Amino acid sequence: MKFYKNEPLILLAVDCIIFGFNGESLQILLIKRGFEPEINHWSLMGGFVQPEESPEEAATRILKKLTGLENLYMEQSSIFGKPDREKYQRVVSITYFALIDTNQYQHILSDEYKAKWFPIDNYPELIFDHEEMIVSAKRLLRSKAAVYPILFELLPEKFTLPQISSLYEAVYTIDIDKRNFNRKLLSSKLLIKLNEKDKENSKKGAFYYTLNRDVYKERIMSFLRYLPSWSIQEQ
Amino acid sequence: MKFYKNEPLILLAVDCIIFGFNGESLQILLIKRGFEPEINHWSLMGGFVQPEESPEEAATRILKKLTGLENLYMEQSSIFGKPDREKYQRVVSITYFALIDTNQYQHILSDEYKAKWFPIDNYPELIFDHEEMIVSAKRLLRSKAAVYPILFELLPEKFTLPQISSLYEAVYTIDIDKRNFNRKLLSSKLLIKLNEKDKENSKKGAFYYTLNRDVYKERIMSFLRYLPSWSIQEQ
DNA sequence: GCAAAAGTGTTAACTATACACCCATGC
DNA sequence: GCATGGGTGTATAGTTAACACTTTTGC
Repeated sequence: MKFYKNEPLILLAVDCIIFGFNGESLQILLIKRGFEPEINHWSLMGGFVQPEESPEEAATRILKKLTGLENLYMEQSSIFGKPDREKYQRVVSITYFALIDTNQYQHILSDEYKAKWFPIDNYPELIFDHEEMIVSAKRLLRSKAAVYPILFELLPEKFTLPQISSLYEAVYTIDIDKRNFNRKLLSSKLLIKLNEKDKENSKKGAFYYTLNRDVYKERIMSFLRYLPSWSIQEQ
Repeated sequence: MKFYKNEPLILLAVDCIIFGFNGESLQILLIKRGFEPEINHWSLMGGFVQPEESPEEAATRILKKLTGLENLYMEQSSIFGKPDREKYQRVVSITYFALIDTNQYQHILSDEYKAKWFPIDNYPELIFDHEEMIVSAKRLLRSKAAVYPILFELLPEKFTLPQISSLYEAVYTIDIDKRNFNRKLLSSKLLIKLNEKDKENSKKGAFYYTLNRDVYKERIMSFLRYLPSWSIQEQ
């Protein structure tokens, strides 16, 4: 039994913004689009929501198909639905953003997948409103990361304090006082110090740390602090 | 010229969660649904996105039609898109939340509109996943309001300090120390003191304030503070 | 032995919190 | 004149921010 007989049907798409960190700079994964229209132009990874799947499942499926990536930190970001956002046909798109450590996923740069990493502030022209999608996702990443420690998703299993600093510096394009920042990190109880040093980047070597997954999950799950902090002055 | 010929078409709906504040408690606006299926059951205000409008425009149109409300503070909240979320047919729904001062909009309770206010913690059973939508919107309201002063949308043009406190107490279900809270409010530069008192609620009377719209807009527009505050411990 | 990056220590300024009292008014 | 809610003041603890120096090691 069907109702809504006179209501319009719409094409519903998902597009994925995949942020990566290579130890130095924040990057974004793009592909050469494999279907018309705009075939062979750079774009976000996207596809259509199918009848038997939720939008979230569609995003997961598409990511897997186009990059082989699975089990990512992924989050719904925004909706893009102006009637004329794609030139040819009306498509409403839901965007998702995902976070990965680029070094762990070199295989997505293989011939099988036509994906390529670009610096977040220097990527080719994209189809439709995909640039706007990136800008919006980046803003969300920043505000989420200011409250939840999600940026750890961008780091390898073992990481050093200097790596975390440069990650935050890359995401917010700021200079961080490492002395204060390290102290903050250590007092967060999120890190477990390992008895091992990364000697690649300095002579002295920096100790490796790993995430305390229990504390991490708690923090990610816990809601925002509920007391208003909006009275804080902007400088 | 059309592409995507083999892609599935989907019904795309919007549902609106309207929060109101009457000076005492946080409320939510529901209607008796006017169309099948589930006609005459309590539900959020909803409808379908039409070919020539964006989802946001659809939400605006539907709100106007069902309640007469216009020019509200409104924000995209989430997506509900499980294949079986409506029993009869596949519908993906985008939720929006809106904030209003209930006293200013008594007319929506007229016979013309079948809308009714309910306390946020005590409303009738709703169709489909609408309760989940409310829970999710309430969470978003709380987290947004912890960073941006959006709750002022729930207050009348002129309001008193005690009114703001009780609004925050209602939204977060906490007790607030009025002495500290007032100081925080006043130092925020968001308020302009008027030479007029509300004598309805006390003998002494409480001074009216009004929003400094310039400062308010700046705050609403400004992004989150960019430095990570996630190292803050939960108690 | 020196350059280069890692990491620790100290202080001052600011914010948040806890708590107690006076004020204005209607009855 | 007293009960009621409105509003101000202060002291303390905790957090952030600014700044300088020591450590380790490869060459």
